[in-house]
Amino acid sequence: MRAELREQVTTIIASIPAGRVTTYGRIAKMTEGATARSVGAVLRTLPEGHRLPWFRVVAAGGRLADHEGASEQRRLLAAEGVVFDERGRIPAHCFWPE
DNA sequence: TACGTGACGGATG
DNA sequence: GCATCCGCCACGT
Repeated sequence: MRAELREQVTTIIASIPAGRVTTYGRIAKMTEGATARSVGAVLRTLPEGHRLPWFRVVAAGGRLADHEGASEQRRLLAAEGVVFDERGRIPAHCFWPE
């Protein structure tokens, strides 16, 4: 079940369009069986050679999760055209699915 | 097998 | 709006 769950999570993340983001909570809902924390656990344990756009996964409210690669994540998102407001949050119209 | 940890989220004060 | 607290459950040791 957990292998299947990770597959669902990775599939969902792989289908996020460039320039858009989604949240841990949304992914958890889509998989129906995962929690936001478990989605984070999956992302943390991705194999090295993965091609997943992990940086398109953000915390609730359009904030960046507090983790080691957060600054890089912000840079990668900005490179894709994702905008941040003055408080460092991503506006709702950048979310996926809309 | 059991237990502690944590890339979260929602409720509460 | 910010600071805490607590529930959630997959992971790694």
